[in-house]
Amino acid sequence: MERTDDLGALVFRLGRRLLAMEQPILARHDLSMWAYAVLTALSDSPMRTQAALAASIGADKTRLIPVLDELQRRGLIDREPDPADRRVRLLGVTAEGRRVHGSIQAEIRAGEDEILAAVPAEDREAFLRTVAALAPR
Amino acid sequence: MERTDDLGALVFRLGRRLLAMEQPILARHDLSMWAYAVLTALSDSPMRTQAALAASIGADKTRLIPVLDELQRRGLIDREPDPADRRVRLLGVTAEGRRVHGSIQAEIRAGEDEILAAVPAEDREAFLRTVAALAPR
DNA sequence: TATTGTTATACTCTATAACTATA
DNA sequence: TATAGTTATAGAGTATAACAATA
Repeated sequence: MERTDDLGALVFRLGRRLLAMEQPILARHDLSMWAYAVLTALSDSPMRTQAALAASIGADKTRLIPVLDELQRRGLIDREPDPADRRVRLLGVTAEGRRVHGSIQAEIRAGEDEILAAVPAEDREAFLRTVAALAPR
Repeated sequence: MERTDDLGALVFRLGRRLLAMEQPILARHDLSMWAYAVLTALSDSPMRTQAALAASIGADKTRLIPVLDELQRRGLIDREPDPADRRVRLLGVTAEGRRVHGSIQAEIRAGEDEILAAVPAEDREAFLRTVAALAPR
């Protein structure tokens, strides 16, 4: 298949399109993209350190701190010192956090489905399979 | 197909992976990603205004100026006032600019092929077709 | 008065390094 | 002395608004 545009440029533009779709949804729930990423990661499984969480979502540990402060303040995550080693913070999502995450994710999935509706079902399957295979982590 | 990760997150991560692959290539040629994007756009077709160029690559017109200054200084682009309307700058790529762009693009394509080699040929075709269809512009 | 390009400025995002508290 | 987390700071990237030149 002869390619006219670089794959990087295409992926970059698609990423921007998806972000533009997500932005109003996140804004409505008053959450940043990173806050949503944290909720996604912690909904998947709790973590024992902030550094591990940062690594798992590809963020710097220092720029996660205000995000965690805010999520904790709003009661969306649990964050408490490990009694066994009080340097580390045990992290998890609260029931309310899981609820908020679920409702945002449902809206985002609907937006994605709308975008994906433009391509034939077979291509869509192969596309999703391939993106998942090529994306790190 | 049930999706575990959000499509946005997958595309974001793949974009970062592609950028990481491209970065050393661009650095070797001492060009920024935006400079390369400008060369790509102008290689495709010359443009009559900087604003049109900025819009075509999804950049702000003000942040393109230092990029154009540098590309012009290095003789990779032509940039001259239109005699018919001296407010506008006619933009085009020079022979040297086309040569540089071609050699960078070849390296980037090779890197992309290496990444794409991990997926079966049928999926690859559908994937490329779909990314191109979903990416704006 | 409107438009193109430019400059100056401010703002956001991000990373680096220094600091604290625990071990 | 090493590690987890935090704070302070600086740097890059980006956008906003004011400005100059031309129409």
